[in-house]
Amino acid sequence: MLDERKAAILRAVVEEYIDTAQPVGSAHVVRSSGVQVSSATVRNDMATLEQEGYLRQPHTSAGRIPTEKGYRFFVDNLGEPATLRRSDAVQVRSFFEQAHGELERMLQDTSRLLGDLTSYAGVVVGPAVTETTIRSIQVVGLAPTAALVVVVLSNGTVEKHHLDLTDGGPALAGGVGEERIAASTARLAAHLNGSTRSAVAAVPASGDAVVDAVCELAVRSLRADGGDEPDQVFVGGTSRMARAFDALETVREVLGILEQQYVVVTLLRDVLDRGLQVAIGTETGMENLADCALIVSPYEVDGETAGSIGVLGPARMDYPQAMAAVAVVGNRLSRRLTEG
Amino acid sequence: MLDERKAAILRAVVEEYIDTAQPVGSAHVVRSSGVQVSSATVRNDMATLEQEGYLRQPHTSAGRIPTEKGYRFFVDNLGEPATLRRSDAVQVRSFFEQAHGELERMLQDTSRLLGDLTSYAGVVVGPAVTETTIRSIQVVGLAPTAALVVVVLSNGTVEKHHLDLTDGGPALAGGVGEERIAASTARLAAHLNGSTRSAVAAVPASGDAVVDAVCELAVRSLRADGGDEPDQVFVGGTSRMARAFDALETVREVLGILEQQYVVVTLLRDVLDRGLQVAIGTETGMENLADCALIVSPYEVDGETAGSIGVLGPARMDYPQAMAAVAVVGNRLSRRLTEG
DNA sequence: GCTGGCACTCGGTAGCATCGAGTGCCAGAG
DNA sequence: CTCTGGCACTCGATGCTACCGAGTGCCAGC
Repeated sequence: MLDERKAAILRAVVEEYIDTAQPVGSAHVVRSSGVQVSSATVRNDMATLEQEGYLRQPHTSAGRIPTEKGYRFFVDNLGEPATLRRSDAVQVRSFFEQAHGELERMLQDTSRLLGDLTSYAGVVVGPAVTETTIRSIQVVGLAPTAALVVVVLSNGTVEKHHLDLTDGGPALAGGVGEERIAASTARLAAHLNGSTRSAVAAVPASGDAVVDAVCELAVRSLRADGGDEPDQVFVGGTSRMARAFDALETVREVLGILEQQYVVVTLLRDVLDRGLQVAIGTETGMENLADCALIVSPYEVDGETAGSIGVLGPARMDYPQAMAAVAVVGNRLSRRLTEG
Repeated sequence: MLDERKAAILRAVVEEYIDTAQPVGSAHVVRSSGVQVSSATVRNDMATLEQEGYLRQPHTSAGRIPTEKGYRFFVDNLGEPATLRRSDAVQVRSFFEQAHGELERMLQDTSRLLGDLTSYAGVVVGPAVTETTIRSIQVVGLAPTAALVVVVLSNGTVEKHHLDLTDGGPALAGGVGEERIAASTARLAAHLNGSTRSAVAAVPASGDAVVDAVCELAVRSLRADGGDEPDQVFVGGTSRMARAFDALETVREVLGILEQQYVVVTLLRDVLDRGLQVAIGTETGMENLADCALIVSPYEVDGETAGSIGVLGPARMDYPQAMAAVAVVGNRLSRRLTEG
């Protein structure tokens, strides 16, 4: 463990480096940390901190920069939990008061909100589809040989699947009339309402071959399209994120990662699974994110964990600020989604 | 108009500059253009081309770079229409054969496809909502005081709107039962099916105060949320785009623009309205895109223009290649959406 | 254990010479 | 009139040197 002065020095280095992106020298620390010792003493302590892995020197005779371990210590022990700037708090509140429309759009906007608040990239992973239950299911005829299955899930999402009735075998060769569609809807609703989305059971035979064939198609489409459908990912604020890095190559890599929805979902899930709220550098588990840090938080609907939000920025990010933003937005989002 | 040799020289400069991003000198032109004259002659012609505004010199004693006018001439008169590389054609075909699932996901994937094909940013603007007609409308009860209106539109989109039944005045104070929901659905369907999305008329009174109140709420939500809802925008391939620029600042600006859905919609629409297929630099109408070029194409559903796709890249983009990609994807997408 | 002092390091900047890709122009040939 | 070879000139890029200064490590003394 670090003694008090070393901790104060480490904090000063981290805070100043976050602010300026320049290596921090002992004189700066003396000026900004409040410790009442000479720069020589600070130098000695900084050498120790370097040996112990909290700091490093880009080159001999330059100032010090925090290492991953240094940031970690800062986050765990030194960062005083910040509250949002007043103006940001207002922005968050009014955002969730005005939020309306479809879930997807709201989540997309939330990712942008996170980006705005933090100046990094905001990420929102949509409610996991596997845990939800079916609240309503309906078949809508579009044409004699085409229909749509519309499923309303307990998390408020609406899924739709196109059915090509010509795939339904001989029973459907002649097209399907209104009343058979209605009968199929009733049958599907009776058997599937309330069951979980991931475990859609087959609907038993009814005696009407046409209805059975439609139900069969519907169930099949739900299974094929739904079970393994990746969770939706929304990313906002990439241009602000680009402002936080000064190497074009890094920006490219981060953009590349944010484009791969599956990777993003896995990334957030992994970090949360390891019980982390903040993942710094290699803690993210991704090589390309060595210079980055990720702040994550789950959000809830009706008291159950539904999805996650996060912020991806440079390792030298303003942790207290960003953590506050993620926490507040997560809470507000949970509340908003729960009350409907 | 340019004589033949000057045109050949201009083409050589444009092609080489697109390839190398380096100013092109007269010697290079002689080597690559096929014109059988000395470099001195080429120099004279290049000086003329510069006076006429097709080329410019970054500094005295450097090679020449195409101007906006130069690119424009190249696109209009010199670029031989390319066909897709064989492997790309295969990729497009198999993409549209495998495309499935919801419209939104497909459009998102299409934007990514465009990005992959061209190495620039792919943009897809969803089918305009105002022109579509309502194919089916349904009210789904979620709770005694909450319901969902689900609307299926002729373009295959599904809209959903939350209704807070406590907003419905005294008639709904006691909650709404199953059968009243069903009656509302029937009433809405009878009056609204077939009408255009943008012109949703009020449903006349039925005598049942509860049903009328629900219908009223539903109609109101359709009007409020739908009429001015901006078209959806999908962007893919931003990381590849970042690779095409070498100035971090440019990347940031382009990212910033691509994040603003409304701006992107307007941008594509404006360019198409001016009858352009390619907008270079200031032709885009946006200052920040001075170093960029945009290729656009509308796509159709059932023979009617439904939305647009495009590619945004550097002004020194591979026009023939990118134009071919946009054209092919536009056609395929139209076909795919039309056949359903 | 802390401090002032001091020698040392090394990245960054400025100045300067050099190189070379490229230009403009001109006089002469076709 | 057009093209060409030749030539002087420009100017960014590259490399070298010198120097500055922020910063370090270490040591002797309080």
